[in-house]
Amino acid sequence: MITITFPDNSKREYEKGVTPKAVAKAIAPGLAKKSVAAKIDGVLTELDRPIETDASLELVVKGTDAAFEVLNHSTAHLLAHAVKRLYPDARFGVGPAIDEGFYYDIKTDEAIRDEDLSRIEEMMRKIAKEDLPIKREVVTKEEAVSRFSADPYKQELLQEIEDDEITLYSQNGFTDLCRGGHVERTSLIRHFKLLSVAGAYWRGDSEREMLTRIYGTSWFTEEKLDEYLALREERRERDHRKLGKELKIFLLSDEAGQGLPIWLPNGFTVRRVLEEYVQRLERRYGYKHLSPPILGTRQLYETSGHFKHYKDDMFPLIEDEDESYVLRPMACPHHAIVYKSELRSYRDLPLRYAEIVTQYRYEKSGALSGLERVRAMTLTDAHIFARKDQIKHEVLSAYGLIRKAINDLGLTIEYVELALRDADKGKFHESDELWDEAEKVMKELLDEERIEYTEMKGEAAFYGPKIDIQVRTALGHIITMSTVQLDFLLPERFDLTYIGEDGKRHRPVLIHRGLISTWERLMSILLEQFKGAFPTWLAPTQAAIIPVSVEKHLDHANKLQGLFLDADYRTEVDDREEKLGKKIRDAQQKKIPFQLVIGDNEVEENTVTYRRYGEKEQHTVGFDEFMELFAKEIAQKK
RNA sequence: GCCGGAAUAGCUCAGCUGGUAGAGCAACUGACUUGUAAUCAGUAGGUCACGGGUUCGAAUCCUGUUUCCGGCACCA
Repeated sequence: MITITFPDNSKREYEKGVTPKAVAKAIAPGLAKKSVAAKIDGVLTELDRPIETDASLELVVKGTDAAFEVLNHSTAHLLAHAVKRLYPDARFGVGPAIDEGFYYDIKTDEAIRDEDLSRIEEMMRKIAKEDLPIKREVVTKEEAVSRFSADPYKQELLQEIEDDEITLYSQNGFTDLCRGGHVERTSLIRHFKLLSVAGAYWRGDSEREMLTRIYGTSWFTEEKLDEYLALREERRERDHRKLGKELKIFLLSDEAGQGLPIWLPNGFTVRRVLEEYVQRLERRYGYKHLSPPILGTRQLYETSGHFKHYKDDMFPLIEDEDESYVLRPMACPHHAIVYKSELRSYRDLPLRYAEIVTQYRYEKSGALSGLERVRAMTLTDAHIFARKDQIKHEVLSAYGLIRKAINDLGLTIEYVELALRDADKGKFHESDELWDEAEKVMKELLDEERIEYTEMKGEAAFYGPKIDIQVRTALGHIITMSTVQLDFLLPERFDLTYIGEDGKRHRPVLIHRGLISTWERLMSILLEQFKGAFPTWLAPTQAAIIPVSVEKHLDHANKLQGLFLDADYRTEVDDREEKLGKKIRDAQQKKIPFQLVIGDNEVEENTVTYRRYGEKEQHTVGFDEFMELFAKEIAQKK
């Protein structure tokens, strides 16, 4: 007999060699039905794997992430099996389960294209119907090498496995090198869909060959699959490129240049509102704004070290007779120059310089994507020059500003990363003592403020540790929205100093503070977040004023617009000779937060009848009352 | 940059296996004078991304280039 321990710590005795499936059945038939795999001593495996010794057992049941992973992993094998039948020459790379499904990397002589997916999917369904058992076996490394002699990628993977025991999974005619666990039979794979083909470098290395990656997704029920496909559709609807075009937020034109977006009036209005908001916030936090030009000498970037390290990511030099110029890829060198332009005393610090700057980076063509990745990016960048004893206060203050801005934008901090250096100190700028001290201070302040963070060992910039603030977008992507980075190197390169209390020269620390990623990327995130329906404080047009009859009510509508203008609100009068229904519809499609209808009643009684975006109800209120409501709504940034 | 796909009117898209381009919306003109998600009629609009080729004939087939899309790599 052996003793099996369950997740709730209860123990039971079973015959030696009992399978998880049998255990599940013994507990409840329903449980067996729901189980797709098992974790024995924490290791994922199959339901029919005999348990030979005392062990802990957790049944992996449908509805859990682990079950989804098992199913998708098995579906990846099914995909590979189908491809092998259709393309006998296929060689296989890796085929894991991922967050929303699975993929398999495959090399075939004949290219696999989108239109081949349906045929591959059909073959998968056929194999699934054949109801093949999925069998685990353990072989020696030697045996495995000979079994996969035709598969160079598997060979390479095998070479790297230290263990001499290799597990293989087979389903009549197809065997894969795999750790497992899997579902019991191919017929349990039912509700799946192949989604796309893409290229992917073998082992993620751009120096190596490119395989064809097929993406797919697999679910336990047809409803779940449909739900997931609907979610993908919904994401397409939220795509900032689509919304940005519809709402005339920005323009990307190959005539104007690849990756060089033009902010259209609607988008620029939103951006200006945000810029003014951010600058006011920065002023409150003690920042001074400045504005250098977009060109700087090559020498400036030689001094900063950017030229040497990032030349390939910069636009080509602009050559003059005696000097070459760099299209500004970074803000910090200019800020260092400003720091150096005066003699600084310890009393002057911290000095906080901020600017709204358009930076130019020569991003690889394949990396460009809508507003998410561009070659001309505008950001609100700041650099704080501080004494070492001020690091804690300044990092905390920067974090406070970031938190406030992210909240006001209607976004949420998903998590915070603290990037530290690791044992491999060689790749980091030296000066151990300062590093250790800085890392300690950053940990302390995060702990004191009860800010949860994950330590990322070895992820620090070579010039100092940093805090990255991660935000989850409406489409589920995690992006680094803000960052606070300590820099011990740049002050040295520019030989920045201040006169201390002791009358001697000291080295300040530079803190880089990024706030909103870039305005371009932020716009893409906000478009997706709000699905194009900006809250009133941001909306390009905050209210559409719609006269019932152009002839009779236009004058009054124009008068109201004048009053809104005086109060600094953004409205537009729809003076087209169109039916009221049409004008309402158009205003709704433009996602304008308020529609104000002006007819005989409104003119006579100085009222407005308003309707909100996305709602059907209408409310008639006095004009002054509406102005109050409007002002309140804008102040609340809802 | 790499792999695969796509590019047709201002926008969204039709156009089968080669026979010389079409719809809806938008625009313009006119009529209607409007009370909460599309009033009606008419007009105009295209070197079918760009260059080369095959063919009696190319939006359609081949080829090069550009841009975009799905990914990979990259992202100070």
